[in-house]
Amino acid sequence: MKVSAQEEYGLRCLLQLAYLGKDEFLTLTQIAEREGLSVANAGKLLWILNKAGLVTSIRGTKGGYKLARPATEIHLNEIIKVLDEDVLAGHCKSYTGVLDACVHTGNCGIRPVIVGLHDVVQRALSGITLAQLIGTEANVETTLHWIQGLSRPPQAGTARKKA
Amino acid sequence: MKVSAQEEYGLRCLLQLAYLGKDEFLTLTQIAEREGLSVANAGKLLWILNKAGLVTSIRGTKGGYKLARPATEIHLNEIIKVLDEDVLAGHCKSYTGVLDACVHTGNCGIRPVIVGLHDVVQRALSGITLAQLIGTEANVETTLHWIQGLSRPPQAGTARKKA
DNA sequence: TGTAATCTTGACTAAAAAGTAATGTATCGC
DNA sequence: GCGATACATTACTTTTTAGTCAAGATTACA
Repeated sequence: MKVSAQEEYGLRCLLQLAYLGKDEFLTLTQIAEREGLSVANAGKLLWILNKAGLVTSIRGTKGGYKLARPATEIHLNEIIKVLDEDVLAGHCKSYTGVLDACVHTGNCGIRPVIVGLHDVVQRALSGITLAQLIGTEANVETTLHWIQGLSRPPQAGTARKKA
Repeated sequence: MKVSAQEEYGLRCLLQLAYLGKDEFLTLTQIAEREGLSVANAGKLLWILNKAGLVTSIRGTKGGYKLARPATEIHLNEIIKVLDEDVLAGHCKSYTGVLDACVHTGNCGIRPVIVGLHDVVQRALSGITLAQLIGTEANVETTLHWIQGLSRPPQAGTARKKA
């Protein structure tokens, strides 16, 4: 259960665009530089994001990328879904061992876990917008108040004034 | 954000062992057959699980594997952690782009999301034991009542007698 | 004691994901 | 129009993950 490179970097590129003012753009080169990526790699990521309608691109001199919608209206679940190619749909089709279909097809004890887990993650991500990730790490942490209360705040329960 | 092959198959092998009665064993060949895996692949997975202390092995004729503890005392978060090699710890170290360290080291807007997400998943998994995954898919689904209420039951909110 | 069954382990191979390169297309400014 | 700049797209290479193979070690039982 890990966040893939594509998810991580794609999200980071979007966040760079979220920092822009209205009518501002960033070129691929600028995005790549700010995220420590190669221009080629950033290009591929932005292409995916563009195809999915999350960013708008302008070609030619003076061109660049910006968000297709305000950062307050882009939720992380949508972003992850795009960068992930709907992983849940392919799960049972992928993990078939040496056979053509999973032996548990139709009656699988762990499928409810996979589905439920995916749902939990989606739910947490759908409560967060790109706009909420702008700012310092400490501020973002506070803003998220630990993802809709699904996760505990660091101090709850063990809170002490000075430890 | 996807469940890897190692997590999926490892969990499935453990679940096979959870079905055993006391003092029963399964050989690699049996496990492989029941899960549609090659014997070699099952061997590697069980080796990992054995190293981690989740299963006990007996060598020689009449040998095989069984759970090291009762299925009621093995929680999924422990299993996933073993099959995953603690993915959270390596996250920021892995995704550094073309640089030696992530440009956001020390102040990262998305790190709280990664950490929070991991925590949400861990929390959901820690509420489920192997024993709860025994039975038909429908029964398991009911038993989990959608992972500690973190996820909605299928009928809640839209429930109707006949639709 | 010997042999067949079974787990153990590390090296090897194959498949998938990640990342790069190269070629093409659009736009701007002269 | 022409060249410079920047996005678009596909093919290719590298790296990581997944999976296989083969030789070794342990045990039961005749």
